[in-house]
Amino acid sequence: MALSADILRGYTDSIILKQLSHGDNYGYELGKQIALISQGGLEMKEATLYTAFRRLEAAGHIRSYWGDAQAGARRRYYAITPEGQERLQRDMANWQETKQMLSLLFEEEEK
Amino acid sequence: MALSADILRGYTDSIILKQLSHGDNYGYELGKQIALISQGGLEMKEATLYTAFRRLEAAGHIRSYWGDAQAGARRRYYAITPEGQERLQRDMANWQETKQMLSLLFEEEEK
DNA sequence: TATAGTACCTCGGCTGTCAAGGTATTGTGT
DNA sequence: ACACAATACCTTGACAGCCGAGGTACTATA
Repeated sequence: MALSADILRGYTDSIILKQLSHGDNYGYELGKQIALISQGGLEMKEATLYTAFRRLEAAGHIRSYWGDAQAGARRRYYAITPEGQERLQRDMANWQETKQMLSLLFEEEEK
Repeated sequence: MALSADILRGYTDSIILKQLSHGDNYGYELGKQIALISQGGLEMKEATLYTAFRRLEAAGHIRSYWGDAQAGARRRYYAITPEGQERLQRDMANWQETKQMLSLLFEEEEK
């Protein structure tokens, strides 16, 4: 049913960092990977993705390099930095709290 | 530790609807109630709150009326409408999906 | 030779959050 | 009597993130 990524605003960066923690990747592939893992639930738009890459790189949480493609379109690969790893750890802890808080405020409570 | 409400963007309206589903309430009190229930984790700012009220009322998800206060400052009460109830049901279902999706994308997986 | 796919990117509009400011009333301490 | 905090409402303007729309360039396929 393809949820809007706007609902997850603030976690776009975290999701990217998480995927990069499995290994370097390039934008186009990363987008498809996210759609795949979420079973189509999250389609991160290209504009959103590239905005996030700029943001993350400016913050020093990722770095990028051009792949040496002799065939096919050139690819820019992204890698998570140590700072990015720390950020990811914080984000994951944060998410647990957020989840609990939303449960308190927002889910059905027992009778 | 007071998480930023920006993380929850898109669920502000839902949280308000949920609280109103317990009974009519007015803005100031609702804000304090949310802080209380979330154990201080979510402090919805007044500007955010009132913006949301306008939005929800324009959408027909809540309606408002002035309380007849003979003492104290005047209060504008808000009530959830049938449309708001439906919206709330959808939002809660949506949240379950979102939560699962973020688990897939974002939490630690088994080795 | 045209179309679809890969792969990159930017711009501008839209929406939600919130700091900062405002008004008016009531209760409390000195 | 007077200041101050608390209650209770509200608006404005800046800012940030999402994404539709558009663009470039190359490769594979029908």
